Amino acid sequence: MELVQIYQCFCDPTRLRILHLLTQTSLCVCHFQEVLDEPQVKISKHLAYLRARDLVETKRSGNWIIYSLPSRRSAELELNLQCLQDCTVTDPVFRKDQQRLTRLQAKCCEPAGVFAKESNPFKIQ
Amino acid sequence: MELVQIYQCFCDPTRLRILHLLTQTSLCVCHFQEVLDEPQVKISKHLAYLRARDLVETKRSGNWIIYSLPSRRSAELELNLQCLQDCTVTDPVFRKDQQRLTRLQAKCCEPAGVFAKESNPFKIQ
DNA sequence: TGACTATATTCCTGTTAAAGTATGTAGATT
DNA sequence: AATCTACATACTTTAACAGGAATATAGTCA
Repeated sequence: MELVQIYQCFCDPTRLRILHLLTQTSLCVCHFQEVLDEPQVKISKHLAYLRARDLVETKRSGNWIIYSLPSRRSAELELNLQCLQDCTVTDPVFRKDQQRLTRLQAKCCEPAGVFAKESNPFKIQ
Repeated sequence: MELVQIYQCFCDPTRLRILHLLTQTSLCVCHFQEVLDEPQVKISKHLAYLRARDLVETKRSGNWIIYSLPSRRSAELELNLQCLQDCTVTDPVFRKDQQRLTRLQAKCCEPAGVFAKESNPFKIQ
């Protein structure tokens, strides 16, 4: 039952928040840190957990490791990600994360932004 | 995040099979035993786990304790139960459970069935 | 090469949980 | 009252996991 693995990944609040962000955009670890306001080791280990169970994929770009949802997803995963998105709409935690992500994207992509150059994770995808 | 509790309940195969059956009908512990072919203590403890997190409700009827999904469900739970049902359609384990449940219901409800009397859990609901 | 940045891994600790064995309990039956 | 049936709980063992602190590594830049 592949389903169980999906739910194991879903059953931690930090991982849920990570997955919620990934339904919006790919992200590198430091941006997860910033949006979720959690220590690097915590983020990194939850990402490793998700990666070991094929819920995320990685791509290196210079010093960054860009995390994204798998390009090819099983029907079960697709359904559950959609369901998760429906559930996050009303929850304050997810909404706040969403706002912080939007602000981070704006900051990084404005002309004088910290990551305004070619190395901007939001532009790599 | 109530969502996490839902996923914690969903992240064990036995509990998933229990919940899948409950989306079809209410059941007593001995019927879970029969359909899932698992020891009583295992079923009982997983039901206690679900009950402690408000994923199932109980009703006593003589010697039986009838388990069912909560009559009032949060939007999150409703969405995830629906998603679970969608995911179970293709999985062989759930399909087999479904068949065993159907056979059990038939056996219990035929005129000379073991539980053909007023005490039939399938008739209490 | 050496320093720096972003990220991963190892080690440790406490917590949760899964499964089995044995035992307890509430209600029904005799 | 004694027994039976259906179910629950306590206890034990083992494993998984979460979090923090410290350390390692891979790529970049001067």
